[in-house]
Amino acid sequence: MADDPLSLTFAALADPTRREILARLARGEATVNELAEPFPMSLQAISKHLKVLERAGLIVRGRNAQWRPCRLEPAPLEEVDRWIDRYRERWEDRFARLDEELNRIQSSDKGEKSHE
Amino acid sequence: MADDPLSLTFAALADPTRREILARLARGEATVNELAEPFPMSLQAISKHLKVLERAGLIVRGRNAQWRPCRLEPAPLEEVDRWIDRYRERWEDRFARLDEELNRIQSSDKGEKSHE
DNA sequence: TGGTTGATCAACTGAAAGGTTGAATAGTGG
DNA sequence: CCACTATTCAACCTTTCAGTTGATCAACCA
Repeated sequence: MADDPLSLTFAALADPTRREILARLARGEATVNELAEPFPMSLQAISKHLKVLERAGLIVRGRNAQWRPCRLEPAPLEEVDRWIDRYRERWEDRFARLDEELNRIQSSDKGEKSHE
Repeated sequence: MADDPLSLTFAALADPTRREILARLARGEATVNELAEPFPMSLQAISKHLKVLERAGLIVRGRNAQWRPCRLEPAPLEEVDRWIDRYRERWEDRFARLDEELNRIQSSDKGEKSHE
């Protein structure tokens, strides 16, 4: 897997368990045990998931006695948002374009193949 | 890898080659050969990348003679945008807090080192 | 001190990703 | 029909992922 920030972030988000962990952390800090509790897998597996999230910068981990509380770090999500921004007009325009296309097909005689 | 739509989309986006392909397609339809041209890898590898993008619903492929033109399909990106939306206030809050902090530092003017 | 709790490290496994090369398919045009 | 072009399929390889179990580390408490 590529190790540029955006790739790390997308890869980290490509797992439902990790997204659930983030959703949990959106409601506040939590320890590894607390995060692991809802999942039918070992603590070590969750620990690995947290490592992936940490490498992507999506969480930061503190140290409070023997607990390692996790906190959500939204900065990489902002990067994703910025990346996706260039495509936003595509879906916002989609209805407009569809209308346009429809009009063109209707007004011209035949449905020729579109060439840009 | 999980096969729910969001996981498929994030996984597809977690590769720079595939993101470049999407960027290319944002400028208009293209054939496999055209898409493969900038990359230092085989046509077959690109074909596999396209299959991943197609499975995620990020592209659709037509059939024009022996060419299979690819077109960008922004719908899954909109889903990502909606998913990320619940976290948007987190980073917007962060800037607000940062501003607040900055104001406090400026107004108090003690020359203390900032502690977060 | 020793025992318990919280979390990570290490080694292993099976499955999937991402690339390769070579063969096959499908459509075009002479 | 034949040759050529565009693309995919198939088999293989290497690396990474996501999980396991067992051992280890670190901090608290009795």
